[in-house]
Amino acid sequence: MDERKGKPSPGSPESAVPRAVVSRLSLYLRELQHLVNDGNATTNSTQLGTLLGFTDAQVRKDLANFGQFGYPGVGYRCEELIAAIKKILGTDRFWPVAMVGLGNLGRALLRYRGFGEQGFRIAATFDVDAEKIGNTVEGVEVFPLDRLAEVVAAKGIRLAIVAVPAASAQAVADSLVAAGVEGVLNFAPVTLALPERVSRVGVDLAIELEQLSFAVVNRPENP
Amino acid sequence: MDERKGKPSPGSPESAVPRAVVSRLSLYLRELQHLVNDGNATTNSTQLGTLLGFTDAQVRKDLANFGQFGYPGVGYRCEELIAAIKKILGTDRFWPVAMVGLGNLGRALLRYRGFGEQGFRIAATFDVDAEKIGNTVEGVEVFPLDRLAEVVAAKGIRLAIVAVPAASAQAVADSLVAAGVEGVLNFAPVTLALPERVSRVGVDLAIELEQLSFAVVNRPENP
DNA sequence: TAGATTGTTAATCGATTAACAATC
DNA sequence: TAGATTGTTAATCGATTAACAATC
Repeated sequence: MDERKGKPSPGSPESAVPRAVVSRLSLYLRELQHLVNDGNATTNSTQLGTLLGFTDAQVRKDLANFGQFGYPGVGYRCEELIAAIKKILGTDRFWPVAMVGLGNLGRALLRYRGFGEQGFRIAATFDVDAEKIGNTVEGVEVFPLDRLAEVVAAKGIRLAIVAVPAASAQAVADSLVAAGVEGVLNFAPVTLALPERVSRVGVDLAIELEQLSFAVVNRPENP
Repeated sequence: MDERKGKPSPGSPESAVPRAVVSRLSLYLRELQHLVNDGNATTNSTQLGTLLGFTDAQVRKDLANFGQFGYPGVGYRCEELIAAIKKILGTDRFWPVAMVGLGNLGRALLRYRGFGEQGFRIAATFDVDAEKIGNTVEGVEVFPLDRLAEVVAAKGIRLAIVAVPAASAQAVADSLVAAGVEGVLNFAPVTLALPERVSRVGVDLAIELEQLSFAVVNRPENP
């Protein structure tokens, strides 16, 4: 496989790729995977842009942040670009993930197949409910919260999902940080205060619907 | 209640409030609700900004898109600002929502209490599984997909949640559009093609984890 | 009044788009 | 070669921040 040219290594001085770019990178990856499934060997910035609603210039510019992946006159080889983006995103390996909270949402996420397809595996779950502790859900063991640090260390876990009620989310997050977790995906409807060295992504399901209702109510022709 | 000054009505010519602003508006609302729960009657742009990691100027600027809600020298009255933001977001009313797909995720979302707290109620669910159709889940009736248009009209549904497998998401979305739905919250890992008049919000759970793994791998000091 | 904080204008910063020489 | 498409530079556009007069 032909190694293409790279950029100033991302862990260096002025890296700082905008958040929005990284988020589009994931969309490119998803689209490329669909294209491969549909039997396409190559694509180009215009096609990718059209599929996602971006300009072709934006697609090229985004990728240019990380190196040179295309072939002038040809476009991008799908498999090759997939591999490159996975490497950039860090999903060219498997990530064991901790799941805290086994309510409805936690259990649903535990069963979600999409994580595995993209390089994540829920390696341990944690709950406070004595009924659940010690059991196995979907083949994954349920631990008490006070074994967090121990299990995180033993399993090499660096990422965690928080799916507990709002009232306990900050306390859980504090424990995760203390246990050495480096990134938290939070589904509780609160803004978690985390040290700067810990990455944070929040998904608030009600807020997503609010964005829709805003859009519907404020539709250009819709007083 | 003291009616404060408004802006060029949002359904007018040059409105076009940036998407990012609306998303922060939801965060302000959430934070204000927490502040009220903690017994605060007023807040100010510095406090809101600090809680959410924004500058005070940004908080004021965002709100200024929609009118004048503050009191110089005082700040913002929480309850009043909450009411104002809800009105802007359109959640000063109740939205009946359709839920399509009753797999793990669909059922978990059906049980999620956060929707109700913010003005949404899942009023009908749809699935293809004959086993499920006709039943009631969490007090909500399960209909076959071919009754979409009928039920959507009968219940005055304008928003829908798609929680079906990727392979069927576009077909479901097409049916929703045909049924007259105006906004779609999509959990399937595909980019839905929708007519411009229909609003679209996508949540891809694996992508959220990818954003975390990128952040962890590309941490300034972390080669 | 003095102190605090708003809404808004101007200045800065960053991101998107357009254009095009270089390349296959 | 002619045609297509990249990577990149320059131009445009939009969003964030700083600063401050107006207000309570």
